[in-house]
Amino acid sequence: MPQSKPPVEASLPERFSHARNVQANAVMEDYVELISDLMAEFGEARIADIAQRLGVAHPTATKAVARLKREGLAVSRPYRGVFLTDAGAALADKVRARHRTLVDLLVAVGVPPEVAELDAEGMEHHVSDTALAAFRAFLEK
Amino acid sequence: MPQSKPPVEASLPERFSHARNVQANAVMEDYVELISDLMAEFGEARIADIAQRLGVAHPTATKAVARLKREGLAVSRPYRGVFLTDAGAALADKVRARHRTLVDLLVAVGVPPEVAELDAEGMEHHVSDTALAAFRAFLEK
DNA sequence: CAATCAATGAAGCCTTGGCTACATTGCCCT
DNA sequence: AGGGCAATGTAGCCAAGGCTTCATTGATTG
Ligand SMILES: [Mn+2]
Ligand SMILES: [Mn+2]
Ligand SMILES: [Mn+2]
Ligand SMILES: [Mn+2]
Repeated sequence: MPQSKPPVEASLPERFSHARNVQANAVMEDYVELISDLMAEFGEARIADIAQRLGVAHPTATKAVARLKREGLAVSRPYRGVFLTDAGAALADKVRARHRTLVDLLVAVGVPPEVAELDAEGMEHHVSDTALAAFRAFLEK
Repeated sequence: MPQSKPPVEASLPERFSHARNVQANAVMEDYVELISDLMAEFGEARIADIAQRLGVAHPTATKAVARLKREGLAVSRPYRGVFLTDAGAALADKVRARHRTLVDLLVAVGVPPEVAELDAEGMEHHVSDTALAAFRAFLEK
């Protein structure tokens, strides 16, 4: 007796809840990528530099770094710079690659580079691995 | 004397701050689109239906609707359904069209339709008018 | 070597958007 | 007409991510 096949597409509530879930990690992703950049440039990431590049006040950066530490993505000691853990560094690499591929795709599809960069900063966090693979395939074509 | 042309691309802090700004409207956009759908289906949008489709508890929907009203996008009276203002309806149309175009683009580029739908729910809010126009041009090609 | 000042930390405020628990209301049905 | 129940409202909690203000620390430099 054939089971009635459940719908492949996610229900509406599931789609919204998925988007909310992804969004909850977006800020952490940007911090991790930025810290990785600063570590590459200066060998460490200072709170002041993080805050400045993100365009937030320094206590905002401090709280975010506290959360990164709590989640095992970064380490730091008082009055010292911030450093990524292996997990943090791995996440940074992933986020950076995804950002670049998305920008490339947007440009390939006709979006002006400056606009692509602007839009990508928000869109990137919602690009799934599946979509990313599709983007790469499209770009190679 | 030639002015040194300021950089066309937004500075990093500006990019992040732009993304935060856009994000602040994302939830409202989804509510407005959903209310528009429910009005088309039932003639009104009930809090219970909004909450169910969004996958949130009903007080969450109530609070969001309060914000929509405060921002002039919706109207409602106690124990009655929610309705969009002209501004709200216009926003809903815009959001719906953008959502569709983005999904179409993702599919056109090789993303499986179910995945496109899932990813688009979060990405859509960051697609600028410029990018949208580029998407449409690409899709017509 | 010490003073100054920039960087960091700490405290506490706000809004948004989640939630649960409980109170109220209105609608349907007997 | 009235009771019961589903829908709505209300209160109050939490975490995240903004902010300002003030305290502390450490590094530069005179
Ligand atoms: Mn980003
Ligand atoms: Mn990025
Ligand atoms: Mn959405
Ligand atoms: Mn949508």
